[in-house]
Amino acid sequence: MKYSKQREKIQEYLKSVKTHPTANQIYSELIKEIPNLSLGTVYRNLDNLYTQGLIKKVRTYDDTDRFDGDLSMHYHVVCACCGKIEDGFDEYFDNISKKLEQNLDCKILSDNLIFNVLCSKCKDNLRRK
Amino acid sequence: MKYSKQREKIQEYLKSVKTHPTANQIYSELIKEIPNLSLGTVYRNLDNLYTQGLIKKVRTYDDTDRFDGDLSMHYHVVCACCGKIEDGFDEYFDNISKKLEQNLDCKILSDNLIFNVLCSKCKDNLRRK
DNA sequence: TTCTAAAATAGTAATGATTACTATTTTTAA
DNA sequence: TTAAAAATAGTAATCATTACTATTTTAGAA
Repeated sequence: MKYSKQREKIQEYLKSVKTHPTANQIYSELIKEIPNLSLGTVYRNLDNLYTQGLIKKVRTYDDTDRFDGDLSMHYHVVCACCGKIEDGFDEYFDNISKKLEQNLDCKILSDNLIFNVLCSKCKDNLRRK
Repeated sequence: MKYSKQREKIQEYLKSVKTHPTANQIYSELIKEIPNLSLGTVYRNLDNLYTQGLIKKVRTYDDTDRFDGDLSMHYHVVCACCGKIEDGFDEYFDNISKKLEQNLDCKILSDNLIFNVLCSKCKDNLRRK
């Protein structure tokens, strides 16, 4: 794989934010620095980076993929009401994946754990209505 | 929500199979019984059933949603090479979700845990090449 | 440094899953 | 039996993502 400024900037950007942006959001941000950036280039490089294991793909319950530069073992909590996305860490999650690789004799390429929730705030708001 | 034969058949079908079919696959199967069934009706009812918590939505890494009539707490293992989907059960998974609801004081509406793997067979096949 | 083939890009067109729309049919409760 | 509410079939529209192509960039050899 040859070097490209576009790919470097995409990876850099994903490492710098905790917002789990979509391809479109990444494009909108980076076009400020790279004025002739193409959306297709963003998609292609996100796919390259994902395939290489250099970024994570987060599939929430909405119709758009999100991307994450944080490679540590973690899951995501998405509020179905306000849309907020939070990271979640739990040693049990590591345990599940380790057991799985042993029991099935398989190699995990990537994982995606999403909890679609009603967050504390939104739950309280509903109660007041 | 009023009764509809279409919705009943969709739910029935999902309870009877372990294949995690797509909307299109469900449509192709049920049109044998309901000759004028519409794909839009399948999508609408899948969404109804999912929102009511009567079926699960499985989001693998391909671009198509899959559906599951098995409501027990389980995850899915998808081989990136041969496409095989297997169910996985682990008490740790229950633990993660229980802890999450307590710690964040939130209500889990649905969950989706996918492991994208190279299964045992495909791993061996690669080795031989 | 110059040259060249391979790989990447920008810009645009195509794809395909899903959703929206509307006239018609079905359900359900009075 | 009837009428309003909800569901359906069939079709059109949407929109995230992928494919395509002419041009540009990269990287290694001369």
